Amino acid sequence: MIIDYPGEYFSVKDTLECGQIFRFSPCRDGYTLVSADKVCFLKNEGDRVYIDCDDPDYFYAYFDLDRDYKEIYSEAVNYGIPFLTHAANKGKGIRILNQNREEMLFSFIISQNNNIPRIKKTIEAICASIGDKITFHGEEYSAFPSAETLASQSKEFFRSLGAGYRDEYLCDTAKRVALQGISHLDSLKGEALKCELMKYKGVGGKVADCVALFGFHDTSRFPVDTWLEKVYAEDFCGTEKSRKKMTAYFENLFGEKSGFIQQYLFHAKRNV
DNA sequence: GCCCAGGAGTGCA
DNA sequence: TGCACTCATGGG
Repeated sequence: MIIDYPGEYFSVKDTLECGQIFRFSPCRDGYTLVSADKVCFLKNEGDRVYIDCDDPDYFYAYFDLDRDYKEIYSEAVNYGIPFLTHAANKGKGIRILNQNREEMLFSFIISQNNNIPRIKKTIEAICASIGDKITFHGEEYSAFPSAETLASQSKEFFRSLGAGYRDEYLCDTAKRVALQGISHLDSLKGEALKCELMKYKGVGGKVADCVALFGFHDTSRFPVDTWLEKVYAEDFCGTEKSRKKMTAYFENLFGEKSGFIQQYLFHAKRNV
């Protein structure tokens, strides 16, 4: 099944390479992508996007195809902030993905004080090692492991695959999720959701914001990492020093559009 | 060899 | 509350 969608506000490359997803790789003239236990191939061609998959309903929601991103782009530009306007123009094809919640939780625990190539490598190694095998168009892929499967691994297992000192965070969180699930978070939003997420070991403010934004689609979150610290100081003339206060500043400024605008800014700053 | 990366936990004032 | 320190590791 192929989803055919307008490409003006959907850049496959920018959407995948802006740090919200780690399980994708270039393939022919596009990318293959794995989310939880599902695979798709997608590409821009002309002014269209084509998504080839076995579960179109899942990926329709996953790529947020019901949302009007032209409106988000326009609102970003209307702030009249020079760097934001520049960033929105560069990244107007970025979409916020609706990703699997558990996968986001474990992935962003690995992301702390780490770089994207190594995050991808570690996650891929874990999936290849203990994820269920899935087949798509004759090729084999590995699903993201269940919390139960993750919980049955030792600290040494995660460390040997490159997780470093985050090994115990993964073990601890996996055991909790395997025991309790995360459905008790489904109805939460905003500060309440963030607060609950921060109860997992290895999840601080920034990781909680990423999980809330990319896993729960809570677009009122504005994750501040090292790149957004630079944006804050260099492009918004900010004077606060703590990430907590920077986050509060941005979320107060951008409200429910925080998550989208954060991705524009992250993408622009990271690509010099 | 040094600095950095989608930071967080801990201890101490 | 607010610092300083520490954590593992590959890339540039």
